[in-house]
Amino acid sequence: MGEHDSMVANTTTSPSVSESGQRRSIQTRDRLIEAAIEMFATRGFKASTTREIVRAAGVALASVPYHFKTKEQLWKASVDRIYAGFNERLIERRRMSPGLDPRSQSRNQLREFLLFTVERPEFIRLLLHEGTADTPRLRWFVETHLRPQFEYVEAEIRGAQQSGYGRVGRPDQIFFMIIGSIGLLYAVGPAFEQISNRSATDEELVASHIESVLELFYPSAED
Amino acid sequence: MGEHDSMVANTTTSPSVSESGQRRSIQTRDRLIEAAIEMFATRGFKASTTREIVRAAGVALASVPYHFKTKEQLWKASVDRIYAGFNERLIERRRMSPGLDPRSQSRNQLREFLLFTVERPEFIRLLLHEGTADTPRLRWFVETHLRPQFEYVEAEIRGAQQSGYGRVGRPDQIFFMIIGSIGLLYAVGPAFEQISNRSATDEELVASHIESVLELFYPSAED
DNA sequence: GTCTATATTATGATAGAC
DNA sequence: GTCTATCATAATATAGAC
Repeated sequence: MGEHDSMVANTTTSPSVSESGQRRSIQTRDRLIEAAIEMFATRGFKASTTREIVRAAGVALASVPYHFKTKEQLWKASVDRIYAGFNERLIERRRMSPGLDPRSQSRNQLREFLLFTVERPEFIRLLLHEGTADTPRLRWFVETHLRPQFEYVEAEIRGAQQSGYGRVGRPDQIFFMIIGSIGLLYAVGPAFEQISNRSATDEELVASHIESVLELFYPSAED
Repeated sequence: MGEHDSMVANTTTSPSVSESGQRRSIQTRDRLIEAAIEMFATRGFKASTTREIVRAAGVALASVPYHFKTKEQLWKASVDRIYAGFNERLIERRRMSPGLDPRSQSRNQLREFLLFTVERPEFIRLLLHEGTADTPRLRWFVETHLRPQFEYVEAEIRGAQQSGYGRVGRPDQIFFMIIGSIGLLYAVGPAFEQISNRSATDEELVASHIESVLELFYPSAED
């Protein structure tokens, strides 16, 4: 994880800190991360201001440098948080249906990815805002989160292709095609909603989207 | 078009302006727009600074408020410029092959959209950066450019569905799925390149991407 | 039409009281 | 650990010379 974790470890081992003080500290940290995710995802790193983040979190301005040292470390903690949530979700999903055949597993994971994106569009938005320029932040993002995710999906894609039920094509391209065809709609949800005059998270629409996506990437199958 | 055009009309009719002065003025405006497209597309509106734009354009800071009144008007002019280029390209393409059957037309347009995005990823990037929040800028973007584009594509999708060669599903969802599966890869090109270790504009990769996309949206056909 | 210089506002990070 | 107050810098937009 990020460099900020060392600070927390430090605080926890400090003998002068009371139990309730610890809880308050963790709560402040938590609120900052949640507010930061929302802000960074909707506006991008530079356009987000620490002032607005602390206002949304209900804490003081100086709590950002205290808990995270810099705005950039807060951003990293935010990305870590979102990806942790997604990975937990995937693991949980796999645990719930252990004996499933690979094809149904793959379909389930696509569905889970879509549903997670509906709940937390920030997941994709963070990538969109950072991915347009080759910055140190993007390099960290890719090496820490996107590449591991890709390597996992790549194995699935190759397996599906070898078994004959997956789309042909380069795994790296398919990876981005999947993210794009699933995630863009929710990432630019405000644009979609203005076009379609309906909420992007409308259950009926989401169900229809799942159907389309599965038909696209795992065609000719009865669900 | 934007409000800025009235200023140009004003300048052009002014009798005190010399021919070469006019040319210089247009050139300054042009350079500003081109530099602005690049900057706004890679960083988003707020994170882009007029200082960096004028530096890239090689003109003075005050030429922005002079030619466009505000940074926001410069942004609108930039979006107008990109979409004008894309629409010209589509019209040109259609003119080059007038007697084609609807299915081949649709395939050609998908291909053209992809190729334009390869050349000008700013096209998609501008949408990504603006689409994550419901702002006055997004409303202008959707009503001025995205909705007309959608209505055109929607008609194509419905036609294809009725003729039996198009994917089933809601046109609004398919619209965003097409943009996502084609455009994301190039919009976040720096991320793709770090993952795949190859240039996103590599001809072989682009050809492979076109094949995958056509197979995805107009399946089971020999090109 | 274009430039330099500047007014005004905002930002990230820090200092120091409690 | 958290707060208020502040520093130093950078931003957009304007003024006025040429």
